[in-house]
This record gives sequence, structure tokens and C-alpha cells, in this order.
Amino acid sequence: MFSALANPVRRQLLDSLREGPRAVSDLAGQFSLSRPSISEHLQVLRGAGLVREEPRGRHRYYHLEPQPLAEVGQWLHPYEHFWRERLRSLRDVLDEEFS
Amino acid sequence: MFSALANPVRRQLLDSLREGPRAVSDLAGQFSLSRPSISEHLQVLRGAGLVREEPRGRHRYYHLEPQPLAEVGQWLHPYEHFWRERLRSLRDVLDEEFS
DNA sequence: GCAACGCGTCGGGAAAAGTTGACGCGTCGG
DNA sequence: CCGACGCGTCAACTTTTCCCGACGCGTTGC
Repeated sequence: MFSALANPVRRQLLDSLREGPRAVSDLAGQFSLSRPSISEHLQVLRGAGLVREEPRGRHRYYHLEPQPLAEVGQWLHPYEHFWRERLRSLRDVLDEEFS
Repeated sequence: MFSALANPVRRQLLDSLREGPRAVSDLAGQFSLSRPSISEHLQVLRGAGLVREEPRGRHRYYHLEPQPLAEVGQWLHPYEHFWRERLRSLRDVLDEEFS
């Protein structure tokens, strides 16, 4: 899951798919990468359950499938508490400094 | 940032550091990895700003520094909307199915 | 039909990541 | 002062990731 998101190209692919389903060549147009590379990135995303493919004629539309990202949110959750804590204490310091 | 979290060992290191600062050998004990490996993983985390080192005597305590994780939260945020949407519609289907 | 198109996949090469033993440096305890 | 300890770093190796050209297969349009 995390390793699927480790690559910036794959994250950008997901970002693009937020606006709706897209065909491979269409997606590949955004990058200075060969089409096979994009195809393989999409396979990785599919392996993580983050996209779904819908073959339509000779095109193949990829759909965003965001549920697995909830797992990332779960991992992140205990830390959210921590960094909010941090920001709060920072704010307190600043309050004291400039009050 | 994401690539720093891509490795399961590094995520587990962060998890351990949630409970408080720890020395390297102490951390290394949890894994079936050599100590140098752990050291280098910690360097990666330090490069991402996720840990801070506090040398104390011949030990070196690593502290969790969770702020940069907020960046992950930000990236995730637009998707949160999506997967909640998904769960809601799933719930609606189930409601209709079993009501 | 048949040429052009859209894709997946495979083979192979390059680059990056991960792992370890060996070494060196500072610190601690006796 | 000296041996043991904790740690970072380096050199070398293995594994994984990334990228592309080449190929094959089904689809589309003429």
C-alpha cells in the first residue's frame, strides 16, 4: 500500500483519476514517460486495489478506487494527535512571546 | 516523504518512537536486522525530518518528530471525501437491501 | 480484409534501495 | 589508562524498482 504510493508518478496518476476515468494513452500524455511505463505503474496501483479497469473497445478506462487509502488514514491517525499537540505548543510559545 | 514511509521497518520504527525516545540498539532489538541497517533507516527518517537525534553519553536517543506527516494528511485529504462517499453509498445499498 | 490504433507483457539494462561485516571514534566503567 | 560498549560510516553485494523497445493481440475504420 505505502510502497504503491511511494512513486510520484503513481500519486499523480491517482490525482488525475480523481477527475474521472481515463484511458492509458490519455494519462501517459501528462508524463515524459513511455506508455509501457505508465501501464506498469497502473498495474502496481491495481495490485494495491487503488484503480479498476474498464475495457471499452480498444481503450481501457481506469477508475479511481480510493477505499484502500483508508488504511493509510488509519496508520496516520495516531500521529495526527501528536502533530496537533506540537502545533498547539508552538502556538502557546508564540502567544507567550508576543503577548 | 512518501518514500520514507514506503519501508515497513521505517514505519515500525516510527511506531516504536511514539512511546518515547529510544536508543539505536534498543530499537534494533525488535528486528532481525543488523544494527547498521537500522542506523541507515534512521538516517532516512532523519532526512525526511521525522526523527531527531539527541546524543547522550555513548547512547544516541531518537525522538519522533511527527510534523512532516501532516503533509501526508494533506495529500490524503481530497481522497477522504471519496472513500467516505463510497462507504455511505455502500451503507445506503445495504439499508435498501435489508430494510 | 487490412492498416492503424490502444494496450498488456516480456526481456534486459540502469539505477536505487537494502543489508551486512569491517573499521574508527567517542564514552563509560573499573 | 584500557577494554568494552554504542554508534556512524564505508565498501561491496544482493535485491528491488524503474524504464524502455519490441512484440503480439484484439478493436476500429475504411
